[in-house]
Amino acid sequence: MENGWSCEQKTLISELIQGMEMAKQLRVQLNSTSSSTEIADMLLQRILASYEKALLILRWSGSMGQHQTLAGTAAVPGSPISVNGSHGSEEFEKGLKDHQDFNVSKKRKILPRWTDQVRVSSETGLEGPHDDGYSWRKYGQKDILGAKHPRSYYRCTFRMSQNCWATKQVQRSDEDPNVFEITYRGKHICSHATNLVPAPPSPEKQEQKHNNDYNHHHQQEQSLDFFSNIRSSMTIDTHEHLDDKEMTYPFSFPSTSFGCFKSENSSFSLSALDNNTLLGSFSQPFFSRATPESNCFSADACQTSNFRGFRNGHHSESDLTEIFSANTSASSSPILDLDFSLHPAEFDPNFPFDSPAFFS
DNA sequence: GCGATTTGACCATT
DNA sequence: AATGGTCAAATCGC
Repeated sequence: MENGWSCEQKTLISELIQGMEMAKQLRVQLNSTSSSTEIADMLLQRILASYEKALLILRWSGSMGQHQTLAGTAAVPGSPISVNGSHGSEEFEKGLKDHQDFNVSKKRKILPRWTDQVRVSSETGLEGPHDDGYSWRKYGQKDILGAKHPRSYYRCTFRMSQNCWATKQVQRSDEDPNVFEITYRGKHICSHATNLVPAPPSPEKQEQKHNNDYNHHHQQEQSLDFFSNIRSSMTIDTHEHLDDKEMTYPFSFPSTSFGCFKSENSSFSLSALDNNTLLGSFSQPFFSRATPESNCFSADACQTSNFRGFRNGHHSESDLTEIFSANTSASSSPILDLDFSLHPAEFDPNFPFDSPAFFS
């Protein structure tokens, strides 16, 4: 890597610049016609802002060298500052603090985490937990204190080739040996899911389970259902951050409608998040989840807010690199899987969300 | 030979 | 210091 840039990064930058230029041209076109609407204009502003920020992030990360760049260990796809929402602020502050000295842990990243319990019946002949559709590679096993059975550690086979940082832990239940408790961490960005069997249940799928609603054949439907269903009763296993609180956070959505998400195409419109008042009204846990499966939620506004709303002096270049690299690594996805939590304490109260400049 | 698994060691966290 | 999570060398299996 020369000057901290890989070939892929250069290409990515080139693509981003190209996209931004096209958006600018589109803006000129819109401005020259009477058909220009406020919404279109706003969307354009958002597109441009996204490009600019992506470029900024890239440049930042590139300048930090390999260990902090997109492909580095810090670049954990799907890694939120806190997906769990319980201690987003503390986690984030801590992360920032950690980065202020250079002896930063590269090992334990805060990843979205949820559990699934898989019952294995003798009739099925299955010896272990069912194949969840992804390709896993075992990398460790550990006896756990107080547990009768060892815990196995798996990571995505394509961690290296596709920078897919999903992992799972499998532990046989003490109470019922036929039950395997599988804890998934991180989200797959690899494209090797077999789809022969249901993919590992993300929290939203767990929700779907709760609703006995597995029959969504279209991704859009899933996406819509995600937002409509999730509001009701979803809880996410958040032990990582709940160990000290002993509680789970149900999703709670404001009544502000997810109708906004009924975009006309298959992907969700960012417009639902364009509304910064809406952003502000989301409860913290809402931002704690995003889903690669449904591709339905972009934390764009969240990202932007966090990016621009950092309090002065609390971030360093490496901080931002790590924060954003988590998602830029999955650049093919429309999702910025930056689902770290928003916490009121993280916002600069004076940050001009209402300002048009925010989106420019 | 290559990829997957095993397993002891190492490291971070608490 | 105890524990959990990950690494990496050794081993296994195809």
